[in-house]
Amino acid sequence: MTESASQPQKMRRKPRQARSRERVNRILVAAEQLLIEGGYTAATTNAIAARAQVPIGTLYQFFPDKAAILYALAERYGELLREHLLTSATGRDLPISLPDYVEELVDAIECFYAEHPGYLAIFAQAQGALPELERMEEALDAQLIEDCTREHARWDANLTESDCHAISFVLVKTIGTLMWLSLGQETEFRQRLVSEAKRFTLSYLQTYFSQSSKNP
Amino acid sequence: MTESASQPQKMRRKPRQARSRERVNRILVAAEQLLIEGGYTAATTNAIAARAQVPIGTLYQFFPDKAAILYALAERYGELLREHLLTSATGRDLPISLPDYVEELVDAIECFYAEHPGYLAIFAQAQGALPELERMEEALDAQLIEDCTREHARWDANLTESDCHAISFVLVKTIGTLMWLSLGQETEFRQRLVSEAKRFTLSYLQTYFSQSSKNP
DNA sequence: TCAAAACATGAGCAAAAGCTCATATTTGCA
DNA sequence: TGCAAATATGAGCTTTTGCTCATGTTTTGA
Repeated sequence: MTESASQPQKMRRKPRQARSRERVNRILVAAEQLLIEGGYTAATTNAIAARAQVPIGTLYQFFPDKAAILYALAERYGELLREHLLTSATGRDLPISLPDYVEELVDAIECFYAEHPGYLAIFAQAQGALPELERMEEALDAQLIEDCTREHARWDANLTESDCHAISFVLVKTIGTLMWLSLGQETEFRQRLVSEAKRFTLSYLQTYFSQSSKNP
Repeated sequence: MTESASQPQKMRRKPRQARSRERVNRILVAAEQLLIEGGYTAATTNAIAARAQVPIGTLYQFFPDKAAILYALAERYGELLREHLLTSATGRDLPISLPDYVEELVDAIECFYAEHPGYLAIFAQAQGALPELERMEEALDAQLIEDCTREHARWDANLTESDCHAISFVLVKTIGTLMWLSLGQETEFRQRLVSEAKRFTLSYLQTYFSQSSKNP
């Protein structure tokens, strides 16, 4: 027990050896899969351990309780999402046109959910039951919204802070939801949803940044 | 056992007397509240019965199992939502301008979620665990989308069926999500989200029905 | 090389969940 | 009013869940 903070205890024992780290990883992957397949109720600790091919005792060497597994998952994917978005759709140096930005943003989000389908499932299950998880989601959203806001300032610095906040909130939530839902659809309709997301994102943003984007 | 169909058994015994119907209603209300407050795990059958001030045995007189309570809730609110939307934002006889339509549509959805906050919570909890519930959600969405599509034909009959489907899908899902999320926000930001939803919806629809709406 | 420290294991415990059923109460009808 | 059919009740059974801990195995470092 080196930590004595009052934060949610993330790990009982930190994995030092490669084998342990691999095992922790398998546990998280198994938890995500079960969460996707059968929701929170199906993701029992015994089922997670079995799927990860790890004895239940080992699972509890790393995680103090079931909630900690979800916390770890959420944190991991939260960081991953932010990194993913920062490297692909935002944070570049050159200016970019609004349509190009929208294109890249939606593609980046779509790509992330395709690779990590459990991401929204985790937070969907949190609904009231895991308050700490809800705080994590809020914190992550706040970061994403801030990242977005920084990007928006490129086209029109006249927006108030609360304008930027509202715009980013709407984008993060609507694109995220649609791309998540698209995962369950057939390929053709799924691609259609991606292009619809681009269309509504662009039209919505254009109501705020009407004629500042320049196309060659 | 009068029914022998293979559908999910909705009720073990149909409530004939007023007292029974009142009790069934209390059970559903209690289930919804618990679902909102603490998610699926908190909505145990014993907790539902206790909250409804009904002995656990009585609960099982009406519902064959826990899932049936969720099915009943979903069906009830599904019908209610459709009715709500048909009477307020759609299905009128006179033509209406696009901005007016958007205004009414978003207000209607916002109003519905404010009155029935558990509606989306039910389906969020279904995630894989209750496959029958997912089928119900799809069926309801299909109806809503059809209702929307009928309305869209008023402004431009040139759209293909798959266009209409995609548009309706996007609207139903994005507005629904935004309004649901707005419930947890503070009053000021919540109103902002309502107005953003209108702006968002109008700009999106205008990309399809660009100059057909006439304002005086 | 060998003891001590670190790590792994899974049978099984305590708590909680879903649900039943024997018994008590109310209702409908003569 | 009396009796059978319908309905109400909640103690408690069964199963499942989260989790522990006594015992066995591997790694470390002198």
